[in-house]
Amino acid sequence: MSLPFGLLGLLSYNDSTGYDLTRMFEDSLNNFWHAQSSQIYRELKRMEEQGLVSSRSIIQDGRPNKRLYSITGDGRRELARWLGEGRLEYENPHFSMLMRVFFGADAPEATLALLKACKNQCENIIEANCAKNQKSIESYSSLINNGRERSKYWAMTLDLSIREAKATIEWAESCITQIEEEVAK
Amino acid sequence: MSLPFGLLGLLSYNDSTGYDLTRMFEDSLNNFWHAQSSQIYRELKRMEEQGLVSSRSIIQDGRPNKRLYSITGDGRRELARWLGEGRLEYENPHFSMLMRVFFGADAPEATLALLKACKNQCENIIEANCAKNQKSIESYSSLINNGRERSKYWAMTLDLSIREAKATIEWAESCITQIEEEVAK
DNA sequence: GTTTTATATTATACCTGTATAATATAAAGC
DNA sequence: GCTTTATATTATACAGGTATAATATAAAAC
Repeated sequence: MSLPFGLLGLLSYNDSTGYDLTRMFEDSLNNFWHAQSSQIYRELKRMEEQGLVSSRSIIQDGRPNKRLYSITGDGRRELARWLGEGRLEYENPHFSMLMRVFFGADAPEATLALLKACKNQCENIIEANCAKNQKSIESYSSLINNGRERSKYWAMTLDLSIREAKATIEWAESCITQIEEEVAK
Repeated sequence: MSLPFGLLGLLSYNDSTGYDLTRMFEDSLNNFWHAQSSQIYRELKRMEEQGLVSSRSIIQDGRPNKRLYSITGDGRRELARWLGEGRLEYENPHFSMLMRVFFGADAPEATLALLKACKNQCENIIEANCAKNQKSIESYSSLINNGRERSKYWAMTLDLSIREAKATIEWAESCITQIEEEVAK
């Protein structure tokens, strides 16, 4: 499971609250790993029990108090160990759109609508999401330690999302053509 | 969740046992949806409670008895309803390889190894897995009702897996080049 | 003025996915 | 002859992901 390493990684840049981490996730890692705030808070507690992070409570005026998390020495070592592994994990596929396509022969019109929606969504991903991320990368690279170097790796993850979206668009177009020909008969 | 629809879809072709369904999943849907047998047996029970499938016990000699599942009228209607929706579900991304790449700046050599393994795995997917599936498609299209038409949709799902694998290979190559240039400095 | 948004966390329950062990026997491979 | 593979299901526990509600206030938007 990668969530704790995502949190350790972000905490290695800056001390953060659960709330900060939730937003940082949304701005950066979200393209390839989604985590809800409830999951992040739960994981931070677990990691504190394991000594990977420590926290202190900060009393605020007017706003709810916050709990600021820091990565510990053990946490940094664990992050470095995980990174150093260079291991490719097997990921079980879960892509429910293809379940619909697989059984789509009995509902060609609905499948066409699905494929068009899919194409559309991929176009949105490329346009909106990636523009947003490009911007995040810029602000990020100036804010953190060794940001220029690190941001190149961030950009690589973005690049795969874009390439996948492009491949999916081409695929959807080819399916749409096939089904339309079939329906026309 | 798509698992019950995968099971309903397969049961709409043929009555099957949990064991049959597990193998059919591995041969076909597995490219985009992985399900373990323990999950399939559990889901079948749930679906029977909901009246989507029915089952009868078949007493066998020498082998353990088996429970043969059939899709009910309600099950067929539910499958048709789901197919007719033509709805694109949002899928939360979980791709842990990219988590390692994201934080990879501190371990460029390990990241190179990771990317090479990734490229390799994609090549294997294209070669081995897809040859296997092409074969499955052929045998499948002759066995089931309206198989020639249905198998086209199966092939579409395979096509996306191949396109994604190709895009990922190209991506990995471009990342490898970038990092090697960096390391050489 | 009132509503919405942002800040910040805790609690809880459920659903899905994973892992594994137990059971039993025939057929195929070595 | 012995081991592995295939057949077939049940039981159980845990880990991870989702969903949502409760709480509280300042600042911004309308």
